[in-house]
Amino acid sequence: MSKPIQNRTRATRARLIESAQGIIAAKGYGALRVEDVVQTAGVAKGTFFAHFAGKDGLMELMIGAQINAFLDEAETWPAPQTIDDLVSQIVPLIQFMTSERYVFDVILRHSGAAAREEIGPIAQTFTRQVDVVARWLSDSPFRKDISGYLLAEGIQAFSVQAMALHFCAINNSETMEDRLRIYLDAWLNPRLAS
Amino acid sequence: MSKPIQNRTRATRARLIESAQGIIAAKGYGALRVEDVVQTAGVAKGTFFAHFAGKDGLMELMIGAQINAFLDEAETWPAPQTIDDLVSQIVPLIQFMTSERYVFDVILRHSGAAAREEIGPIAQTFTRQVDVVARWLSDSPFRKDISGYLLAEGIQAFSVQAMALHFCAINNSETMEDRLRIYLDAWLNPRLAS
DNA sequence: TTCCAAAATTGACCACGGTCAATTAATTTC
DNA sequence: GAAATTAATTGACCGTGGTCAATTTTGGAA
Repeated sequence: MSKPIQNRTRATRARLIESAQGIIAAKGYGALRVEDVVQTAGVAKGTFFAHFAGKDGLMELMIGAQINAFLDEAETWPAPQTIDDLVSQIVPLIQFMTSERYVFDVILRHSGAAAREEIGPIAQTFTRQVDVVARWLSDSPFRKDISGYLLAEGIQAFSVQAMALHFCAINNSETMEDRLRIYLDAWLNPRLAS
Repeated sequence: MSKPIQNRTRATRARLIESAQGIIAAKGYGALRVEDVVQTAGVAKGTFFAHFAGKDGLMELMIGAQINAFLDEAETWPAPQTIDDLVSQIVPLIQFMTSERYVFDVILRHSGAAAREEIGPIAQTFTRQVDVVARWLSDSPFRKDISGYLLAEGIQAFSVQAMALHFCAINNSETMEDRLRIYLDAWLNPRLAS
């Protein structure tokens, strides 16, 4: 599965992924059905499950790839010097993550949670995001009393919070972006010690 | 549904809930099957869905009730004066929330997310927890540069982060409690302004 | 008491993710 | 190149959540 031995295997897997990408592009992540994927790919249902760890496994790959694309770009950006800049640099990613309720659910379900031993694709991107943001922070004018790594973890926690509230009916008076700005200002620029 | 008109309705609903409670007590939340619930309750499957918004709706009620029980007790506790106290007062709740992977998933899925217009039971408990913790903080020696409400929201965000990492294979070197302590110390006791 | 409209209940049926023994294809051995 | 071995694929089948037209029960109007 991780190391296809036959060419046939790689070809089948590629067809399945291509098929899935087509369906997602056309109808969105939440509308993807395994039966549709295998039908478009021209294989039997069982083949799908021989290639991926279920529908969720495929989703991890697809969504994880998308998040990594965002992080690839984020990595090239300069260290943000203001909260506003930081928020602007995070927003594209969290906008993708909240583009569909289903996508956010999948991400949450796998964010800190490798199924078994090895860490899954989405959990990897969360680790990577902390690294990317920590690197930014090493060259940013925010609080220095704790490590950039810890700061980055906090940013992630607040991002998740902002995204979760975004889907809450009662909390739509502020935009996700505004809410995140408030959180991160409080987190990165504390005015006074206790 | 919200206002049972007939006694029969209330009785049926009570039997369904009782049945569900029995199954959960015996086998855990994740092992609950709707078919088992209706069989034990002695009603048809369709009846279940006439009484609850699906399996998830029932779970929201059951888990929400449990969380509320924890908050009932938490409300009677004094304002924590140290991070350790605060963590100790939060830990019982997050221990329940992480008692089963399935429970945590359900909670995440509904934490900030009312299905439609009205806010769901679990989302309500999240709002309530912020209130309870904010009240604690009004009488605690932590940072005062931001509102207790915002502080409480942050505590919630960090709690979720700690819980999520708890289920991650790669992150089990520290306990959930230790991780939370580190987060909350950084959040509530910033040493220096930027 | 009889009849009616609304409410509650039923259970056959569907959707969809997932399984696995059996079959077919590829690779290795001699 | 035939036989044996390993890998990939198949599709009938299952579990489980959810739907809905048909049926039964209920409370009240006449």
